[in-house]
Amino acid sequence: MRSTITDVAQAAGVHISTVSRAFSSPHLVNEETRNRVLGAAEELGYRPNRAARALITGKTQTIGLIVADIANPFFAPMIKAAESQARMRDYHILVAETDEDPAVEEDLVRAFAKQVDGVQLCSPRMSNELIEKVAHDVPIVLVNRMVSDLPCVLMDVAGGARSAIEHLAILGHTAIALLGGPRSSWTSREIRKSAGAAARAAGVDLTVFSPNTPTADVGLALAGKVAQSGATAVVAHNDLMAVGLMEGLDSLGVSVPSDVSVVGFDDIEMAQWVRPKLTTVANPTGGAGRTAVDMLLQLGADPTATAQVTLRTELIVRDSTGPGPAGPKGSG
Amino acid sequence: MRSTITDVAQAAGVHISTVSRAFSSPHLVNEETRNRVLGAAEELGYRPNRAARALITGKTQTIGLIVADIANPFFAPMIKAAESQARMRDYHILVAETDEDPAVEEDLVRAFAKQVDGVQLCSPRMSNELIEKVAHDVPIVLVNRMVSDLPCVLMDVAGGARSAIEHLAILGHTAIALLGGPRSSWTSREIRKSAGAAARAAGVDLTVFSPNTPTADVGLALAGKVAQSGATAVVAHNDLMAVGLMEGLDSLGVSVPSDVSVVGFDDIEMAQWVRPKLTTVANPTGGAGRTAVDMLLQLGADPTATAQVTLRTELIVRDSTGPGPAGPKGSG
DNA sequence: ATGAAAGCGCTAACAC
DNA sequence: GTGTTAGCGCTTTCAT
Repeated sequence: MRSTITDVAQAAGVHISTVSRAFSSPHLVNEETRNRVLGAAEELGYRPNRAARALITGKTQTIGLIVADIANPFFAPMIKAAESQARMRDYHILVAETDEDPAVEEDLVRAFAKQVDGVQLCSPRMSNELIEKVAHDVPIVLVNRMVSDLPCVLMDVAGGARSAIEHLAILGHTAIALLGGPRSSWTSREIRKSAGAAARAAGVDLTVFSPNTPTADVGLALAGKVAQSGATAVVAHNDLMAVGLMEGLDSLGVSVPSDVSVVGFDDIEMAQWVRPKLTTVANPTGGAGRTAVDMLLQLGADPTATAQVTLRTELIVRDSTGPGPAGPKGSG
Repeated sequence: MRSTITDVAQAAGVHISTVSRAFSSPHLVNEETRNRVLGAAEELGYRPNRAARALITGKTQTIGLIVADIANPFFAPMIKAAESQARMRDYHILVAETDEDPAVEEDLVRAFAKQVDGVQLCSPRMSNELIEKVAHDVPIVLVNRMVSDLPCVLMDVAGGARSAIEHLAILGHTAIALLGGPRSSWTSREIRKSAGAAARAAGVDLTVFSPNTPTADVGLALAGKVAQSGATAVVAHNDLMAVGLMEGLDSLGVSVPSDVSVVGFDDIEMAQWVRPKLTTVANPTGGAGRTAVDMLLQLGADPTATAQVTLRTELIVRDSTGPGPAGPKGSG
């Protein structure tokens, strides 16, 4: 603990309210006085105590960020972008992780409610009802989850799934496997729905393996089933699973992409360093983090300003996808 | 904002001080009264306002975590572990990143000073003098940096570097290259010193390429120099560089490990999914995060309880290292 | 065991 | 333009 507003007031020979104004409403104070105050503050290394300020303004200048797993390469860039955006606006970020546990999630939102100006809730696992309920306690922006008319930031995974299926269909694949994600994941359901529709439209077979914990190890373990299924192409819920799957297929003597093509989701950094380089649907996780923070701050200014934003995804074709058994469409 | 201590007091028919005691010093209040208070609190969804509490106790129940890059696969597990450890102790984590900028670093520590009970400063880039100075404003635990007698959590990278060099020497390599890290990195200096000593002791040549920004792209770009240097083995400052380097070597037609062996540092998740799987010195990043939080909390209880802890590293031999040009020592 | 009262550091009317 | 005052929600003496 260092100097308080009183110390600065004394040093500058003014009342504490003048010091307060010099910081929070500079235009209300004489320029000369202001400079004197700011000088004294500088000298003393004074910084307004945010807790004290929050107590009276009701604004903490802090945003809560709740994710399932901080170290997950999907979430990490989102946290990074959110922090950066928040800091630009003189906001701080309180992070916490839930380990995918809905109860922890709920508890965290409640615990954060009084300490933050808003909560960015990423890929929540709670029920819609519960989300709507906790949204009364504190402004919430959902990421990767759509709930009635709560503000949310979505990524167009449906479009991504369609692109992936179409890409594979054009390459001549007619039997595709889908490695789904967790049961309670909104994203996972979106991907399944959209991939199913796209497969039907393209006239290709789609076998779904679901639900799964979307880790590389699980992807690896699924290689056998995939190989047996007769599918010549696979779309995985995320890059981690895809990477694991490729490793598993390799150890089964199935080569990617000549025997089986693999498409992931997310475009995590690893995707470009594994071999073959992974074809994947890039998710704008950084953009989502930034957007969510902006929406939260806007919500602070105008609590009715709810919105649902969908960010574009993009299929990035690398080396893990290739022609199907009969060659690309139109080639024969 | 929801119910306050006053609401609970009214509902329970007691004075607010009794409510306060029921939460923070339960033994001071009659069991029956306490149950009534707790019941009312539960009913109203009351949670003590931490800002108000902090204002009077001076304890925020929050720890500040400052890293260069939140999404870096080296730091992410550290943040994860710290958050988890903190939450167990009913503490929260405020994260911020510096982009390796010492000025941002200093500013963040100062900004956090009044809002947190302590700061975990990871791989700081500030000067020793500055670190010692800001340490007066707020309790600090350093990670990956040793400064006089400030509390710090280190990893035995020196031992790791020695193991790496010895491993390569035993495999028969006599010309080794070292890809150093950033100039201001304590870890980088430690590795260089120790690798140098180990190389001398083993009677092998060590060529140092330094300083470098430790990214995969830089590793990739360095492949040419490494190939020209005549080294048959490389130790990289971290796994990211090592992975990039392997890719670069591959595109130069240099194969790993038959032509050149590669060792990384950190053991990030990617290390086991690239091919060849990366031999690397595992750094206990999670353990460091946990330890740092514990030290910080202990510092809160006893401000004189400074300590310097060094965590063990471990060489993990995978597939990126193999025999040198003359075969392993003792084989010929 | 509980209530009363002071006050943490700050902001926001309200005076002048 | 600046000082005065009240009070945010809570903890902590001090009484009782």
